[in-house]
Amino acid sequence: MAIQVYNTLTRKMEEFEPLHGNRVNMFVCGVTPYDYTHLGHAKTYIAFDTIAKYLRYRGYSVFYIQNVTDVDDHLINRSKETGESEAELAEKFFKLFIEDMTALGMDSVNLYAYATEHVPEIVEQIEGLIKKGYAYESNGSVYFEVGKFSEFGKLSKQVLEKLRPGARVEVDENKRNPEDFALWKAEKPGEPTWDSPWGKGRPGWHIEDTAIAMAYFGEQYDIHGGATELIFPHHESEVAQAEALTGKKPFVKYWLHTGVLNVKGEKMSKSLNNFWRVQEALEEYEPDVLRFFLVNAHYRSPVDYTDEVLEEAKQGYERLVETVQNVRFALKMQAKDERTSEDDEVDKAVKEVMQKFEESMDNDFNTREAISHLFTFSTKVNAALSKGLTRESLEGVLKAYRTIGDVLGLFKKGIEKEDVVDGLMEFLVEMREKAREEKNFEVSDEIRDRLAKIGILLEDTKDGPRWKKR
RNA sequence: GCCCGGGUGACAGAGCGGCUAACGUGACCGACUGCAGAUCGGUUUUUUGGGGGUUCGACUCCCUCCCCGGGCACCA
Repeated sequence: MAIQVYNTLTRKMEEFEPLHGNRVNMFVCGVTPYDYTHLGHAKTYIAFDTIAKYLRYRGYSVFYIQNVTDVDDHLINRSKETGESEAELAEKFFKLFIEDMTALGMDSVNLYAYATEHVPEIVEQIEGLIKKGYAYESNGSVYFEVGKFSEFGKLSKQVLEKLRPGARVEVDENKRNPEDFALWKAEKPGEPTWDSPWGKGRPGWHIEDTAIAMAYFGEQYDIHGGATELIFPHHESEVAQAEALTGKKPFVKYWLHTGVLNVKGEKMSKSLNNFWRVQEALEEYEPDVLRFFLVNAHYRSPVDYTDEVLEEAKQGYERLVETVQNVRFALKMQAKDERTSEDDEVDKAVKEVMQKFEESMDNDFNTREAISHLFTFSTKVNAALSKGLTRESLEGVLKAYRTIGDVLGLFKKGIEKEDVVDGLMEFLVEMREKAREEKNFEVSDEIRDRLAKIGILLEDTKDGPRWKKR
């Protein structure tokens, strides 16, 4: 079965067939690094990180580019506030973005392409658009003439005439029509500029994406991702620019859009000032819990963020991690030599969970459903664990968690080996066991309580005591 | 006003033209335990926003109304 993806361009589920065999060219709208990354950004980037990981798992060779908008109004304004240059600000916040996202397990991007490093490509595209009659120069700026591109609106399903009422289009006497958008903005005092055939200036918002994408992918490519809020005008304008320039359609075969993160029913955003920085979130929750929270919803669904929902994610995720730790513990303490029917059951469950995981992910990357199979699997594993399993079965289970965990970006902590604290803990556990044998529960409980205070949980099981970091 | 989503149990949230409406969280009961924890088994509430239509059969498809969110030239 092939992968099915929901394409915003057609508003339908489609079979995923890349343009060039095994190669998948994927572009996702990156950040404008003028401020801290918040959970809303994370939702989108974690979604596409997971999608890239799954495509690679399925054998595709994915070339994943994220652009970095390191010149724009936000950066210029922020620079005026803080006195730092646009370049300094961009570097600082991009670095923080990478730190935050790395903490959340984003590591699938092949290339971060800076807008300012692609000015020649941008200029070349604009020249091409002027030559073809889709763009015009006016007082040092260049605008795309939307009315010339008859298919404008096909991605967002907008009709140009009906967009005008209520629209807050910037008034600009340099434009021929209010809906025209800037490809090149003429120099303004105090702003960073580059040379161009139209004098000094800087790129408009939409052009960097098409210039960068074409520089690396050619005139058409497979996947363009971003949040739904970007469909109009940003992605619509990209389609117009690219297809007007090359005449090749479609510019992008599959448009994928993530639902936004809401807070109390409203979009998390800087302008509403209801955002939660990734850094702040990381102070309260394990990175894995945050990632679990984000992938435990379908990427297209909007997600409402509340304390309750995050707490629920924490509980649920810990249950899965607990299972992984149960298996590791069993591997250490009580792996059996002889196979029993329990082993057959577990082996079957492993095959089943892998198959169902793929089915769910094939269905438009349905991570939510994939995770539901993981819960069912965990229940089966835990049940079988009490009866004992062979080393082979236990390792098979771990491998399933590792494989699925690698795609979803989870379970890194639960699966990796514990550190040198092991020896020390062994000693403490032994001492406590002695006390328990002597029914000296005062001492045994004190050891456990003190450990609990430093975040180590000690549990007595029928196969002996075990400990874990909270 | 226009375009796009969505309305399902206490909460969160999938799926499917007919099968017990998944999975999770919460609550409760039981097993296990010196206690705790983890785990397992079980219970818990939904005729799927209102109305109409298509169909032998609709939560699922169509129409209409109501409500919520996103976009309408800032934005992940």
